[in-house]
Amino acid sequence: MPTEADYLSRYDASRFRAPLATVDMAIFCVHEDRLHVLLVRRASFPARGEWALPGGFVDVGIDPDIDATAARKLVEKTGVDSPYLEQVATVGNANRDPRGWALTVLYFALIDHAALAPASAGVEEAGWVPLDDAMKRTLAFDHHALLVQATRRLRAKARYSALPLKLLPPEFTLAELQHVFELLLGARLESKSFRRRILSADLIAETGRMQPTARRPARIYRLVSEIGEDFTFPGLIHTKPPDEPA
Amino acid sequence: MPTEADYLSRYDASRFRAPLATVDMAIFCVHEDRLHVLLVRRASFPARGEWALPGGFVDVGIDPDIDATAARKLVEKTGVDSPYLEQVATVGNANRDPRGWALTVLYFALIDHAALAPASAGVEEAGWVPLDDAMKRTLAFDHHALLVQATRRLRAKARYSALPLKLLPPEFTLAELQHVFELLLGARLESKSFRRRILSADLIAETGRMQPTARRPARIYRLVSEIGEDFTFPGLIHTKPPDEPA
DNA sequence: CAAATAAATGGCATTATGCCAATTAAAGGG
DNA sequence: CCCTTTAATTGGCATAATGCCATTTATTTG
Repeated sequence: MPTEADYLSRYDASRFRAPLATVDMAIFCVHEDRLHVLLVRRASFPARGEWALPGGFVDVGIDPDIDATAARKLVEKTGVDSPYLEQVATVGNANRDPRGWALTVLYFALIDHAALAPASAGVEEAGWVPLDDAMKRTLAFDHHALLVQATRRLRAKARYSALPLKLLPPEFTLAELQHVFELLLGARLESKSFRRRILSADLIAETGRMQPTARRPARIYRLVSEIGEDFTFPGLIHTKPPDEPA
Repeated sequence: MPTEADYLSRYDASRFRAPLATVDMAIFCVHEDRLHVLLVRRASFPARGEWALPGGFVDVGIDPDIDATAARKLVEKTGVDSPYLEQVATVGNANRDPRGWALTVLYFALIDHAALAPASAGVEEAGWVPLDDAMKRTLAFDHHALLVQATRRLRAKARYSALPLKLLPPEFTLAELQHVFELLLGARLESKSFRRRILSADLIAETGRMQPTARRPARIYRLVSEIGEDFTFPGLIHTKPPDEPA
């Protein structure tokens, strides 16, 4: 009777056709009052020359785990090493890649635009594209659908979590924070309610310093409690009708 | 200059070491006032003879996409063909499987125990195990961690979605529904509040019929609006301290 | 027919929220 | 230095939600 060791010594993984395994990521940041996503232009086949989400193959020789693959890609493209990184979903089917049955683990990352390395390293062309524009472009493979999925997740989380904090620098004012929420939710928020809720969540605290703005200076806050992947808090969804110009 | 067609005609996926790709699932049901999960005993190496979550390799020849792999496994094990099926996460690393770098897409499924096929088909030993017991058992690979993850997701969703409905038959009473929520949340709910909320969500409606119970008969409800994967509604998290015996 | 039990509802007191106006702190121009 | 403008921040309810608990209702059973 064979043992497990016997079995393993004879096991040859290459006998079975396994799907191609990749990671793709939607890396978001806020810049000039707009949500941007990082796109790269593919340097090689397939889909050479087309715009795509950054990503690549899982390297079983280098990556200890799948999050490491994602983190590796992220550093390669942005130079940011500790962003907010969250798995969105895994998509796999026979048609999405001409090379064969392909499985991709989709992530999204949130980074503070200010923390970006001076130039995105690498020889490929890469750039921050306003999300609206990115959605209109033709993207390689099924990356348009992936981007839609990642965006939907991000927006959904803005409704019940404090995730948007990760798009800001470590210190920020409440007005800035509210602004990011408004960008993501596509609606204006009532500032009294917004403040009440975000403060009562005990996630952020005053630094004691003020930010000299053009007008009355704003208090500077910082995150005091780490945001877990599934931290939630009651709705920030209460919106205010958009201001009509006078 | 080569074209994409040239490139693809020469492309040989087997030149690269790809991870093993599998699907694993935590299939839950409620039976006799307890949450159960389906476990199977592995018939072959590796981990032969150990209990595990049902699952298996993605078959690039058969499965059009990854959800199909999951659905296929589910039917094989339970005979239930249209349960609630949701992707939880993807776990991949070098150590979880002795055969090599392995990537698994974890799903959870919710089924109504009454809808089960008379006997779970297949030659393997399989059985419904109360979740508490399953958590204490030694499971193959990293299936314990996967089960924890799936359970956490299920419980979290019980706080802000109507998912637990999927553990009940198509028609049910509010008391039954409340009971399932209580099982998942591990707390007693205040019935007036529970009813108010679940009814105001317009998810369920009376059938008009009554269920003859041992006492006052209960109204029978049914689902009238499909539950999307990311449907949420305000908290059912308001709990009542457990009753102390008199 | 009364007792027991679980379903279902009534009725506030208490909290949360939405709304909007009032205050406050600078900057800039007379 | 005072007045105007603008944005940050706060005050103060009216209204809507929720938690709590007692009451009422429909059946079965002794």
